[in-house]
Amino acid sequence: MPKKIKTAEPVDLKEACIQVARDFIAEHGIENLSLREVARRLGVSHQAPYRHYPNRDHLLAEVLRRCFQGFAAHLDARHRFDDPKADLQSMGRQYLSYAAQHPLEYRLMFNIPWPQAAEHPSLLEDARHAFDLLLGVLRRIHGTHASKRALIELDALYIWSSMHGVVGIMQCNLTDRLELSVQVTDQAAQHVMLMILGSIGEKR
Amino acid sequence: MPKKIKTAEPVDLKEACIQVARDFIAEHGIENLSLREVARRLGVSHQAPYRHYPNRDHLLAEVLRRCFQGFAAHLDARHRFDDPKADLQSMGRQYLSYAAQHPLEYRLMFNIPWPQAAEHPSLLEDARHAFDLLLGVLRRIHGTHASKRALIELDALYIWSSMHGVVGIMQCNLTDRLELSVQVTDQAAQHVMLMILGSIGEKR
DNA sequence: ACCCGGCTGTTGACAGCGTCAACTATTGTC
DNA sequence: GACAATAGTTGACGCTGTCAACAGCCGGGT
Repeated sequence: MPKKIKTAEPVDLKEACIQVARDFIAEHGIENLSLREVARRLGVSHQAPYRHYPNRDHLLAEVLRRCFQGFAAHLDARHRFDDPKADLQSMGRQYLSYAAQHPLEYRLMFNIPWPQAAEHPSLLEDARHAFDLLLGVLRRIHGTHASKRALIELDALYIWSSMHGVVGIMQCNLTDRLELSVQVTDQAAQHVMLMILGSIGEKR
Repeated sequence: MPKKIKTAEPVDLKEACIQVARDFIAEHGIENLSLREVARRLGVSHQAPYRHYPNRDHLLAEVLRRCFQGFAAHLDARHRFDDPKADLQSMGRQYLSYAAQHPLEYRLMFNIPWPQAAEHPSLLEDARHAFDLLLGVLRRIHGTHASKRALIELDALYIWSSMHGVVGIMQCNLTDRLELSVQVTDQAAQHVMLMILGSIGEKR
């Protein structure tokens, strides 16, 4: 057997694992991902990944981080508007388009029990950064006065909840399943965004 | 070995499997559930459940049905109010209390990819029944005229989305994780319900 | 020049899982 | 009493994550 050409993959195995895992998840979902499959795809022994990750969850946490970074970048790449409410709506659309384009990564981030979060502080940081984007827009709506802080956070949670909820409903084709008359896919999302915009920053 | 006392468990194994699985899930979550564990707890061979369920998913679907039935019953057991909006709020509180009391069953119903839904029509029926409870309250708000049907369904999806979202956020202790200033647990839920009530049935 | 310890990767094992196949025991029917 | 159906058992397979032991490489200290 010929000697392994070491420099063929300058990016080390650690990074390659993440990439392969991400690709696999994007294609087949996380439920079918196994470390052994990752190793197989890299043409490497089933234990090689364990040199870099103590266990499956640690690899998963790293993958999650990349997803959150990509997610935040996607939100950041929205069309900007001077009117903060228009900007919020734009961000909402971007949120939906991310979920539509990366359904399995979205599920990984928001629908799957995270690997012991306490053990992965950097994961939290990246998640927090995505959340901060939403907080930022709300600060433009409510103002940055300290007294508004709680309100801003509550609004953020509300918006996020609603958007997340509607994505979940869209992703599992509830229209068919629950025999609704409406065509959910766009209409429900639109409706939810309208409800949100109608109730944010009003007389309160 | 003494002969198995057959009549000790008049309820057959099929039903017993469901019960044991439910108990296990309520305690340890679905991720750790295995058919073999169910069999073990029933003091029966690892293949016995397969006499009654072609595979794991079919047992799961049956468990899921029971959860939805319990969930619908919980919503139904709310305090009733003549004012439909107050009734909606009461239902919202009941939704939250169910999620708080049965977090793992809640997760099973709403946060886990369902077993091939098309193959389990009766599961859909039970889920639909729970959803109907929400539609019922909204009909009292919007009226039953056919022209309101789409609006009612969209509102239902919106409400459900938001409530589901806030539960998800509460369940993963995001307050700590995202270092928010607000104490989410009650406040966020309250806030979301206020936002919902404020935007339902208004000038539209 | 030599050895040695630390990375990185390999091989082999183990237990647990879902599932298939073959077997056995029990039971109700002709 | 024979027989077929039904319920449950046993054993195997391939998959998984993980542990333990081993092999090659490479840099540093002597």
